[in-house]
Amino acid sequence: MNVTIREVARTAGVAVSTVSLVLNRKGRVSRETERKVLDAIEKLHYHPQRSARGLVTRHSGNLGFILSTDHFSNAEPFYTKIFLGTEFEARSHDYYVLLTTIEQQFSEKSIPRFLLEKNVDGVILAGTVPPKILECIKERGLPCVLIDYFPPAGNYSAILIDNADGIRQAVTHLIEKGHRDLVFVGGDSQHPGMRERRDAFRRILAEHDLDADERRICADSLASGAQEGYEAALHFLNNGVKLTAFVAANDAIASGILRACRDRKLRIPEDVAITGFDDVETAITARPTLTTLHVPKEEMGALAVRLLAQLIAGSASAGTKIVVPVQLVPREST
Amino acid sequence: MNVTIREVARTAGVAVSTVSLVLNRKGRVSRETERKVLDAIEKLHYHPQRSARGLVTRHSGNLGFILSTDHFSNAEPFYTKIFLGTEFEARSHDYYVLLTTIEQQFSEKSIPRFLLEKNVDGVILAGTVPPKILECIKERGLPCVLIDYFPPAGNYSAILIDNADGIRQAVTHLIEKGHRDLVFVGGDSQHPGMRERRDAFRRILAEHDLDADERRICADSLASGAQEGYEAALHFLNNGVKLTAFVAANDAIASGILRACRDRKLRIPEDVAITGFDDVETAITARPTLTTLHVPKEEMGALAVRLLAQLIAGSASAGTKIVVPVQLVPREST
DNA sequence: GATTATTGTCGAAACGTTTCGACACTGAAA
DNA sequence: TTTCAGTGTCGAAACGTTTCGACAATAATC
Repeated sequence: MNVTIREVARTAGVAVSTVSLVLNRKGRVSRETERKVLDAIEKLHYHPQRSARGLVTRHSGNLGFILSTDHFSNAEPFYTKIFLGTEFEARSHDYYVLLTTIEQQFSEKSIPRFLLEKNVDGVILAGTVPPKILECIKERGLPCVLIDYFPPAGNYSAILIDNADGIRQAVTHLIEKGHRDLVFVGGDSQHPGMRERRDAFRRILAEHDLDADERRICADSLASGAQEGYEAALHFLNNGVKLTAFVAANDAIASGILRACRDRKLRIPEDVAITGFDDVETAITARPTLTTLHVPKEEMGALAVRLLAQLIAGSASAGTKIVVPVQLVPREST
Repeated sequence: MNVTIREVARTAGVAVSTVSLVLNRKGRVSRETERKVLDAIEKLHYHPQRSARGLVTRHSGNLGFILSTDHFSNAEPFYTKIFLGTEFEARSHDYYVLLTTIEQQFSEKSIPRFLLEKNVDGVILAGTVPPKILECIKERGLPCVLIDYFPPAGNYSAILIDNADGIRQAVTHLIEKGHRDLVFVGGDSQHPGMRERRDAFRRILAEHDLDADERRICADSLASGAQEGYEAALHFLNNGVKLTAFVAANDAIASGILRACRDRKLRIPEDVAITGFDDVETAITARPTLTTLHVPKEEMGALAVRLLAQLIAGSASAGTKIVVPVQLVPREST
């Protein structure tokens, strides 16, 4: 029923170990026996079995993908796009991707099963993840790549977004459109990426000699959703801050700002302009459509897989960071 | 370094096989030894290794997901949504999902690696797939579930869309809006689902004593994209077919029709109404937004996993079919 | 008290690979 | 001729589990 390496050996008239040698192109095998073995393999339709091979080589042929639960169940397909990017790329590296999610409050009890079962050769982590999981992975000696997150301490390989340049593009774009009074609405300041966006805003405004007062920056909310954007916008408008443009830290926030402006009967983009960040579905479905910064999500996933594969093979060194560029997409909101 | 079942046995002062028994809750183990074993496991942080277990049980703990290459690379995230649905559901069944794509012209050479390596316990196939791959799976004795496809012959388990009812909802909706002269634009008639939509259109119009002449149905294109919709719409308009509403077999076709109508300076929905099918991104991003039939894509993926898990466990019988309902979403195009 | 079931435990054999050291050749160097 | 390096092949051990039959020890039946 089940054709094994033993049968191949018997058919070819050689030892099991010899078959293994030609299978793995290791050691020296004569032209002639190689022929015999290959013929037997062909004839019997033999293919080595993953679990048997994995048992001895300690390689599973799988990569793990870890995402925090709220990122996965989040309606915005930001991280799922990244995940699909890894799936696509993994195929050309002969890996399969195992997806799991973890709670933000991570405990010993909830270690991803693929780690416990030693069922992955490396791990990709997307978005904010608890530091404990990183220790967990390090303990097991697995290489890993972070995406869109970099923890306060430690030397990790990561795929990062060029947040500063994105904000620069947005601000420059607004300045070109004649805006001088900008405000910034940020998100979860725990997230280093979000902080980068906020800091870049401050810095770039200063570079252009524009007012970058603290009161023009609202970035202390814990979440980064439409609701926070809505409230922050109202805060600015109610306090009479002089402004003609909002720079939002992401598209969800921007859509909240949009709603607030509509409630206040402000015309967009005539009265106020708004820019988002990420270029997710929201940006296109919003009315008016959002000018935003396109982040190449699938590509980031693909890059992560490529880097991870190199780390596993030992052809890249841990700590490599790749920063992907973003691209301004002008739409109706500016 | 690597903690094995043997160490657990030693620490607990029992035989290896006994540890295995408590691990798998098989056979009878006394309360007392169970305690000892569990304590040892806890103390050593032991967890059985997947590949070792898989080698003997012949179970991998993985499900395969097969998609045709063009469906995956297709911009429309119809099938990727389904895939994400399987990922989500798989987690609660303790399975991981391995994704692969196959070419439509399938050969012996390109059998998915996870089949060759015996690395999956069951397979999900989404969309049109070559019949040969189905044989391939059957040969290996693996249970499988089809999604949104049913081959001409054979008795398969499948998750299907209630296409007839969807078209019924669309037509009824249009009739309520006062339309009497409807035409249908179909897609790839190789696909059974597409044929169902076309046949349903014909039948339901007849039920309402409306003109369901063959000349009101355009369904012989090979593809099912915007371009085909565009051309079909022009065909109807140029030939002076009397019509006030288009029923499209999917959203891509509908968006093509939309464009044709715009080119002809027809107002939507005043001059002509249009309905789509599937409710993918196109439907929301189109201008005007598309009235369409919402298909619960993630849910279909989840249902497939649930059914496949039951098939593997032997608690469902092969040949089970599940038809999921669709829901009309009225938007600007009608 | 002898027989038979039942219960709990165990040792050993499998599962299908890879890898390592041994070994017999061959031909070249001493 | 003896020694040595290199080549090709092999047998056996290992990888970490599960499972099966054997076997005491205990409990139930006659």
